Amino acid sequence: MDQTEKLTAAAEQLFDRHGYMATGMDRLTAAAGMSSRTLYKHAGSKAQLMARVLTERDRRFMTRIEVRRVDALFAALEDWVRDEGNRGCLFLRTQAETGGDTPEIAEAVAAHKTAFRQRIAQVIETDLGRADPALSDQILVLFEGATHAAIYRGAEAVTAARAAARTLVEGARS
Amino acid sequence: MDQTEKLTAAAEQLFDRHGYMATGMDRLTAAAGMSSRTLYKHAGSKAQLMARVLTERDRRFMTRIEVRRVDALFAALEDWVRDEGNRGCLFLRTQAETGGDTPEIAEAVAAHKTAFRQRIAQVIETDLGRADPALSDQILVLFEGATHAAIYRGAEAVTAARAAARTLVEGARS
DNA sequence: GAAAATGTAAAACGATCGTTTTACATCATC
DNA sequence: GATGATGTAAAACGATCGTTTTACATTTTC
Repeated sequence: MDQTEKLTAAAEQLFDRHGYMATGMDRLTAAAGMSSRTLYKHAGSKAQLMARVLTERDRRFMTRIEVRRVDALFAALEDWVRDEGNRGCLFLRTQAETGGDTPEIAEAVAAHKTAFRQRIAQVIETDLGRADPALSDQILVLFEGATHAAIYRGAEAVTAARAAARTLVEGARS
Repeated sequence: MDQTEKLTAAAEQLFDRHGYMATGMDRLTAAAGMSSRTLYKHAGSKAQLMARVLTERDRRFMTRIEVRRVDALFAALEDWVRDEGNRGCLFLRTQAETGGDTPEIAEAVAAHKTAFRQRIAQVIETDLGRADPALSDQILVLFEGATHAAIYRGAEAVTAARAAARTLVEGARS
């Protein structure tokens, strides 16, 4: 694991668990185990580091939802929440916390959400045998909802979303 | 409108639109049109102000969803998004940005989400004629999902959630 | 009409912010 | 064995952070 990876991983953890306001560069250098000089060589700036964290997280998340059935989408979310915990969608949190005013961050968020939406449409086409844009929107809402309701409702929120998705997909199948 | 209300309203706007990191006390005094001495007299501290903003927002939001049908719940969300814009659930954003480490904020968030969940269960009981905890969980997820998907999908997300809710409620009715 | 309350304007508090720099150590590579 | 590249440790940068204080004005209240 090279320095850039070490830094990005440490930054993702701190940003996600404690927020951006509470995560200063001193805490980042300590967590990444490097001097601030090295940190800035690899990160450029705090905003660039935030954007890089999102890009890396997108890569990991998109790999996790490489599935062929809608139900597996929610199973993957269950796994994600179990493995990494859940404090809401870091992409939306970052977008909100920067007011959409940081171009590199806005771009990383937009790219992720576009890819996420396309993946869902793709899974539905595979599962259903045909494209269904209306159902895709509904499944997207359920996934987003499960992610955020799980913050305070726990795994039950994902279970509920999964059950709702099953009902909606069955309805679309007939 | 007294000073405390003026301050709380200005703070809610700035926190919501620009995030907590970017909203310093100087911007707050300017927006609220008062000296920092007066601000601190009414706010106590930034954390207390954040908590007060949430309590006030909960009051306004809960009034908006005083409805008797599930469909009206989503109609109310459509209105809210149209009137106030939408950058995600400010309660969850605040909880995440503080890492859950600020007691007064964690309490305000927990109180809001408990009330929100109870309201949904209540609406479903009124609409359906009987309690349905499983359906309540699903509608909660849809509402939470519409709120967050609307950030990047706009009103279409709320429309999709509304349609999904109709399907699920109809399924539960028979 | 004194007194208490409530406000403003502005300076100052020490701490911390994100970032850069200085000085020095390792370490491959030609 | 000189030369870059890559690293550390630590001081310093000016700016800004959240917060308090000083000095003074206005309004409300008994």
